[in-house]
Amino acid sequence: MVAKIAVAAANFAIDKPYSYFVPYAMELRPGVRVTVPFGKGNRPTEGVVLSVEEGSADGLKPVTQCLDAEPVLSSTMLRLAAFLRQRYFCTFYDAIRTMLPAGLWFRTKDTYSLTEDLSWQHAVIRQPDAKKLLECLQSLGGQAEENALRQVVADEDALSKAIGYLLRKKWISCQTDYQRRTGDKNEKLVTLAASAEEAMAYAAGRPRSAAMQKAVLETMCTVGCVSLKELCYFTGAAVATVKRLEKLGYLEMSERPVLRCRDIRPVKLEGPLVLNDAQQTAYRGLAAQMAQDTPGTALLYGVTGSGKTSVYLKLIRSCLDTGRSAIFLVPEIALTPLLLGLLAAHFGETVAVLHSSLPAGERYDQWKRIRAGDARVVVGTRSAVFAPCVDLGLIILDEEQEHSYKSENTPRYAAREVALWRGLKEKALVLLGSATPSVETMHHAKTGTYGLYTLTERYNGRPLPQVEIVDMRQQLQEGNELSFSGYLQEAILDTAKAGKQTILFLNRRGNSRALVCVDCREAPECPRCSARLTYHSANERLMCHYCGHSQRTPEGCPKCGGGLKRLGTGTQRVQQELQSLFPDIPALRMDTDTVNAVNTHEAILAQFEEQKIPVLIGTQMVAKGLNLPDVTLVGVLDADLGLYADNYRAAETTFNMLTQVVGRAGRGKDPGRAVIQTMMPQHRVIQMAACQDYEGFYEMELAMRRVLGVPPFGDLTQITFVGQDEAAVLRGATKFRDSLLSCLPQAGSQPVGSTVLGPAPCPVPKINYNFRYRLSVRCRMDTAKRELIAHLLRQFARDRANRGISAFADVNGFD
DNA sequence: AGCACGCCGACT
DNA sequence: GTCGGCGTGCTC
Repeated sequence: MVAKIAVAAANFAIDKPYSYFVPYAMELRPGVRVTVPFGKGNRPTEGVVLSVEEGSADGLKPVTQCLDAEPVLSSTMLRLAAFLRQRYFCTFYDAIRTMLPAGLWFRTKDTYSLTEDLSWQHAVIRQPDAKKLLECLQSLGGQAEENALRQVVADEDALSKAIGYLLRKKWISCQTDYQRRTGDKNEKLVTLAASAEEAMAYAAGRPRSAAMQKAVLETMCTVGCVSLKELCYFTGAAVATVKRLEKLGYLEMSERPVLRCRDIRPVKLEGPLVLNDAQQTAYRGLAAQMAQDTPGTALLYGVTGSGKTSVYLKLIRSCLDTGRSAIFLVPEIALTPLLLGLLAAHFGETVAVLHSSLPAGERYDQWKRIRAGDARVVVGTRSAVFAPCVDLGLIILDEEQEHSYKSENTPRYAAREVALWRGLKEKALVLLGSATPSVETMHHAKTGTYGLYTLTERYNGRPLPQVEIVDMRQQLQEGNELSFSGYLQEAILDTAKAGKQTILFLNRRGNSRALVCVDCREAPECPRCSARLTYHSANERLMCHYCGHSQRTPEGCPKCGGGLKRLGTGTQRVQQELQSLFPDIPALRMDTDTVNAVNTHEAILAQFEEQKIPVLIGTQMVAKGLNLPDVTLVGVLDADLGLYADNYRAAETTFNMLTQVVGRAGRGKDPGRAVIQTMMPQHRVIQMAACQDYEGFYEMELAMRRVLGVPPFGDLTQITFVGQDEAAVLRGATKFRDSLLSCLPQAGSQPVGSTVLGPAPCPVPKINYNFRYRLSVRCRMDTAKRELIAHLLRQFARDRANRGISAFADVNGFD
């Protein structure tokens, strides 16, 4: 027998199914993991069996070992791996690694123990190896790790045979531990081991070059005990520095368990789920579509607050009733505690949660429950789209337009595309839900490719908030340089007087504040990247977002010595302005500075809600998912910032964000209002967001996309080249472009010729000393063209002239 | 990528 | 004569 195997050691350039012969005693099924010899040196490599077929073993190497008793991937999942490989330009193994839970990949540590049954002491054991193992176990007190047993029986085959025999006889038992990464469960704690005087004396005697040691010791003297992570963050020290001080005896390190992600609290249900007429209609349609032989895809388009969740819940119930499983994908698990509670309340034990911050071991346990069919409702972030559900009947993508559904690592898969593939192959309904669907999805729904179900009315008939656009250019002309227009100031005051709450929204991720020289306008840059360093007030240091570089904040401008001033309207500055305007109105701040392990996102929201603090100031993290009845005013301080981005989705992203934020107002009994401050009050995206005109926006954006030839009318593929030698990167990219151009006419068949642009520097041209250039290809990426790109990428990787340069492609990526 | 094979310069 | 430089080719 011959097995076709996806080999872990094969890189992109040489990846393909490799054939090995299956030794007679070995039984292999597709989907099991094996070890095989690979390459000239026959180094042992892990692999996954893709297929087993009859054939001659001529010139083939044998499979060394089978690692799984049961396949870890079903035949459908193996086909999915092949799909990922060809669609996202990665190897089989890259695909397989993303599909399986990390727990499977961690080195396992098997511990064997003698059982109660000591009858072996009197039995005649014909296998000498097995006898030796028993004696060894007994001498070690009845328990030993696999490595200890290896000392007794060196030969791998003989060892596993003997262990298998003893396990069958039930004389020994096996316990498998998955060695988790440290930090998943435990956190390293640093304490001062010497007296403060001693430590300071040592620090004082150190040369200038050991400034970091000094900084660490000073910090430790004042705080006494911190986590290693925090210590490094605050002082900028490397872990090695702290370790050195530990060796010298000034510090002590210990571990303490990290707070586990808290369990789901089921919410109290107020009676059975009752749908209103609109929800009922949508549900009936969806249930009927789900019952079809090939259910296809559906879009549930429901304005904010129209109660999509109830429809989801009812549909999941109906899916479970037919004996099938459901996957429910959400953009970010941290933002959906309420949803998790609801699911737990409705479906109880059969719910499994999968997300990236789950400890590897736990994720693996959930994965096993799902595969065994014990968990039939899977909730999770994008990677949950690979959940090994038994008889999948439904995949829901809530807020389907969210960027977090697209992976930023190899393979750069889009959960939506994977869901569509699975839906098609596993005959499951794919339900995309959104208040502001992506233009592509809405196009498919309108042209009949997807079923379209609409919820137009807000639950309980609450009206949409009333929106006011304020022209900030006019404010500037009138001499108002504050972040708040006069109109917004009044609105905040009115709202506070009425005992209601306000959310102020800054249109940016985190709070990237740069320091700028007041004289030469230069900002300190990262030495490794072409990016400004951002100032972190928590540790008073400058840090780089791209490579993690951290340095002490200089006294003056490194170029001219001038004074450094903070730039940009950070949440902090907004808070200060607000306090000086209205000293009596307290405000909470939520951004990367204030959100940490203790003050979680949820904790701040809870504080805001329970203590009825009048104002919450925040970045994008406040925009999502919250549902606070007392918030009647939402202020967007800088609505147009997202529109300056140079990708074709900028308008869509901004529109979605504004619609979402505005929708936060007036969730309770009282009507809401929103104020949008902008430098471009006439901009159509802002106008349409203000009147919540999704239809208008959709029509306009669709026309634009048609002209540009981007989704849904074409694909935009970016091929990025990265390497230390800028000239070589540019040369490689140019060569790639030329071979692409010479191949495209033959491969292309569409009337509008394909366009290849570049090479051009990426938005961030240098990261961590690596230069980045890219080509943009605008044409429909059909299978033939994907094959061509894959072929060229392989050829590129094989070419020795391109040593030190890596190339990767991303179709319809987000940057 | 990693590893072997192979063909030239500087060493005991 | 051989040890080791890295240029070239292959990976079942």
